[in-house]
Amino acid sequence: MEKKRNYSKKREAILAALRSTDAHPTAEWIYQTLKPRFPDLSLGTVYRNLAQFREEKLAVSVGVVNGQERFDANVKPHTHFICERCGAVIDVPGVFVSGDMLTHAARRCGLQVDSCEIVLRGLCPVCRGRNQK
Amino acid sequence: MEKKRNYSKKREAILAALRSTDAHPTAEWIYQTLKPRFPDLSLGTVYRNLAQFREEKLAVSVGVVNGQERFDANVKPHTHFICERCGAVIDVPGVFVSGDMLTHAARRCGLQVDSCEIVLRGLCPVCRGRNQK
DNA sequence: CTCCGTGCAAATACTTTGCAAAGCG
DNA sequence: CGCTTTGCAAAGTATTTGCACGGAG
Repeated sequence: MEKKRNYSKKREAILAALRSTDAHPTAEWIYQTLKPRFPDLSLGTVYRNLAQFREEKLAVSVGVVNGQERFDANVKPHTHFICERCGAVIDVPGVFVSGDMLTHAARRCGLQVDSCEIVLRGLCPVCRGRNQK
Repeated sequence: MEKKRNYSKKREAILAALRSTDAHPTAEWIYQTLKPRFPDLSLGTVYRNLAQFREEKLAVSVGVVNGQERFDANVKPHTHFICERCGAVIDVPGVFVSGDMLTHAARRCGLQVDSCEIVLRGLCPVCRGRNQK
């Protein structure tokens, strides 16, 4: 279980880019963002590193929104809001499921629950305004 | 708001197939299931009808699991458990988010919340057993 | 006859992968 | 130098779409 020698400048930059935003970006976004600084960066590398981050639990997937996977460097469980109009993914503090309920439900169904995620859907502030026109 | 003339035997069969199971099937599963009875059914038709069901709110998407979208004819909001090993999607009764919390969080963030979904992840009973070997 | 729904196949969109070359220690 | 990471392009998978045909009213 010793640590692997997994380091590279690009890997670091990809993780930094992911951590630099709370927009829960796509692989493509990270690629475009880093491209100016690393002109020879390739999309495959972004995907490979994201997959690795996920294994190492340095990042998680928020799910697929409009056909593209969204990533999050915030590994602590928290609630997300997804705008059904523009696809924005926004962190929502203060919405929880009681641990008791989880434990209870798990027991009842024989499930081993490792994580719990809440997703709200609706209109984000921007789209809300735009819709009223 | 008058009803469209959207009827066909296949359309009905697709909806029935979706309603006949609680396994939250993929488009492919529905296709394979119906193929014996409708030898000339095409996958495109399944996709088209599923998309239409979603618009008409006869079905919802549970999300993408292992690259495939999972559908559910149970439109009422309820909690899902996703097995991280085999990808099974299972209904879980009795886990809720308090409506107060939702309203509160929505106000605070200026969000218009239309729906709320809880997803648990872990190992299903089958995979749990298989893992202990 | 006029539409709507469909089969079929081609097109899309996103992600993964094989392989040779470059990079790190 | 040995092993890891990457670029590139090809492959893979899931889903969508264009078009002409077939069935219902």
